[in-house]
Amino acid sequence: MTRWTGTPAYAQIANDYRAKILDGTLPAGAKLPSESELMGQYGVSRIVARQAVGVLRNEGLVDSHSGKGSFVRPRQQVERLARDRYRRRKPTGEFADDARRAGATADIEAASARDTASDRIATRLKIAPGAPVMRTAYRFLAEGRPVQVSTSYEPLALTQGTDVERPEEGPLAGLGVIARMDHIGIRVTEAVESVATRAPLPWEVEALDIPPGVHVLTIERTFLAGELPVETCDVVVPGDRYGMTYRIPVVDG
Amino acid sequence: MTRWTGTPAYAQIANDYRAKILDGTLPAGAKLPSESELMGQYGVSRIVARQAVGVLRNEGLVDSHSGKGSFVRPRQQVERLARDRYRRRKPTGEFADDARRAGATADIEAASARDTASDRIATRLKIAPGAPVMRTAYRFLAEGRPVQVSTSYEPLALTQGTDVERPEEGPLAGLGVIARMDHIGIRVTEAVESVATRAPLPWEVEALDIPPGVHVLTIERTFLAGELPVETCDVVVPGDRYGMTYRIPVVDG
DNA sequence: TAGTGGTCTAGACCACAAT
DNA sequence: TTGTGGTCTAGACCACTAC
Repeated sequence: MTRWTGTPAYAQIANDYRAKILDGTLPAGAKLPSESELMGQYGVSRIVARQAVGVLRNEGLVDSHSGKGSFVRPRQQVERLARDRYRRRKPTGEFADDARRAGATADIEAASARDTASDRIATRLKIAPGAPVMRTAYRFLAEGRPVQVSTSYEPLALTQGTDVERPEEGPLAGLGVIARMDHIGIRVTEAVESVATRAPLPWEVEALDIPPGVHVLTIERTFLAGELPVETCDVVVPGDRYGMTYRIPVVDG
Repeated sequence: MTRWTGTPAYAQIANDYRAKILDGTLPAGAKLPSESELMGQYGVSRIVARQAVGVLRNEGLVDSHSGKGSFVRPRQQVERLARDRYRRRKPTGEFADDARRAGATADIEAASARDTASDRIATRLKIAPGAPVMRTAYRFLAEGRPVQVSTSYEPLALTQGTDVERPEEGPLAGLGVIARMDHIGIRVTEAVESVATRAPLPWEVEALDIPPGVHVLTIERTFLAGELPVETCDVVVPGDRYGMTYRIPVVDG
């Protein structure tokens, strides 16, 4: 191919098709040229053609299917999960609310086990490293598709021996931290959430059915009763499908 | 190499070294085997060895330097930008505060231009598509390194003819939306921020000096005076260096 | 000079999908 | 059967880095 700059051939091909995808010339679902066609059009070897498509796949712009071809991935608009307030009296958890709002069925898998606090969790819960905690792993499904995995940690110093010791069991199963803590006389007053992003781990790719090139949003959430942390949770959602929305007050001073 | 499952060779090599990186066997800065060494150890061709390292590079776990080798990328802990409240009286913008808190010098580049509202911006500002807006492009640098790019939009219906028409000019230059709006009698009461993630665009890679395999966090922020949007802004930060922290109240009912 | 990663060619076999 | 992408081999030249 004609090399009009120092840019590698695969990058130029990727640039060409990225531009076509982003400006709408190639709309969602459109088929990219096959690797053979790219080889002919640009006069490059198959490896270079593949490399070009690979760049776009790694950017999450393209899906490739063996035997069919590569296609522009539909940019499903990200659903923005509103987190402007948590309600004290509410019969269901946040996730079921999100799903219902989107008109979807919701399923939750949960499993609890006693554990000891890692340094990271201990810091977040303001307890001693190694102190006993109840760890609960969740997987959330909407319309049968996995959409969120999370792991929560509660200090057993607070809940041991009560009937909310295990989040997924007992009379308040599935009601959320606020209601469960209320039940044992702890009044949750606020949550702090930290949002970040990274590449998914292999087990997250598996558990969330994440396509190549898609990263995850991670949310570290800690519920507080005044200054006292009562639960902290690591939430992972696919970054191509979900975003988080927050409301921030403007204060005087 | 021995194939004990249907997993491709490059994926198995990537899995091996991903595990070593994540469990600390290969700490930050450690050198991966060279491609030649991987070829020998696993009995594969160079392309397969390269592909394996490429997987890790695309996940942001590894940096490769021509002539030197591939190294475990230091997982610089993400700096969590606190966004629990905006203050009405404050002599500097949020960014300068963030930088000062991190002990870094801060520089801001800004350029304004009149524009018309796209459908997307019009919806966010609750104005008619095509209505006049002031568009301002920002680039923020900490310690001389670019760390944030953003583009803000203000309805000219609010600011035209006032001395805060251009955010980067006039007596209140650099003071932030809240102070500037206050100056023309508009009382900003809250902000709404939506956080999401995606692959960086080529110009963002350039402007933010983003390494391969790193995605960006995008924040759509809209300042409101009651129900009235007075400014909306698209913020882009490198996902390996910054996260966002929010505080959410628990309300009765 | 020797070793590294970056780019590229010219082949090959396979599983899968469409026809 | 044909075409697709997925995987892989065996080479090659280059620019960069360290010695």
